[in-house]
Amino acid sequence: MEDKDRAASDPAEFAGDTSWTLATDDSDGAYLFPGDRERSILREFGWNLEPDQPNRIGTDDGSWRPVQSSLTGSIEPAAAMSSRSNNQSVSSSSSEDPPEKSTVSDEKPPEIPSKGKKKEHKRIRQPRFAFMTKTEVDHLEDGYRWRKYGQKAVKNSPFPRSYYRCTNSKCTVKKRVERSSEDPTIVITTYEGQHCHHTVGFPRGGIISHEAAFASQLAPTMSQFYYPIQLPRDNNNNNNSFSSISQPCQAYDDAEGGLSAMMPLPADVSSQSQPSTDEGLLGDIVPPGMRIR
DNA sequence: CGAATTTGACCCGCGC
DNA sequence: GCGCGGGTCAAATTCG
Repeated sequence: MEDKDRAASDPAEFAGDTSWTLATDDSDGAYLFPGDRERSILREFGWNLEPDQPNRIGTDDGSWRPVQSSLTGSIEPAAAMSSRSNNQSVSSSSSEDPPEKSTVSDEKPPEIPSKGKKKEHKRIRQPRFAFMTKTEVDHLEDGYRWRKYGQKAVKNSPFPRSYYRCTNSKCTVKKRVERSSEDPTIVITTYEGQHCHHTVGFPRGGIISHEAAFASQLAPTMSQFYYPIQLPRDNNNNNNSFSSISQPCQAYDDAEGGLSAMMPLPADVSSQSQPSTDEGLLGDIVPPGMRIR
């Protein structure tokens, strides 16, 4: 069902104190986090939001308002993906090296998986969050290299969903990209996990720090428009928030720069109805509740 | 020739 | 228990 669309039709509610539901799919139960919750969530991803900054997306009148960036760009080591649960298909050809340290709970030796066997335990989802962008291109450049490992048709949507995995051998970050069935110009990108390495640089603009890159794609979204969608809530956790997040590999070592290198975004939400001129890079961030055309 | 993508099959969780 | 749908695997194919 079109939860996402449904949810996307009421920005006012989002501005309020209620949790903003914007499920990308039935099981995700994705929702936006307009209140304090978002900070903690974002923090899980390494984005620090100063508590007293006026970075609220909603205004009193319920209208959308760009949020001043208050992200610090520092990545807290805490964040990270939960233990790759036992087996969430890690192996595979790709690349994943065992995290140097499995903090937290289990460190399951991902032993071999061959497709057919394994997966003895339930897979634990890593913290995720999604955001929508209005762009012509499906796959936005974010400074990281991704390898597509799957594509699936999505129910109730004419557009397929693509699955990407970070090509870095030590990085377990994944991302899912799909187009809104209601507005094909909107791309919904869902990230899962946190990068543990530097970016390879933007195609235009040279090398930049991993955070800068990531920030370019994510921070602007959150810091200025705040349209991230929190997805998680894994079944094994009663917490209605993220579960314990452990660090998969090395924690980030440089903490600044991220923001300074952030790409400028249109200050006015209304501008989002205009076609992105920078396709290939970040598209225009679209507030879930916004009706584009 | 190695890397990346495509794509059908398989696995798993969830709702009924 | 069964079927559905999302997510992943991995062989085949395509690309650089």
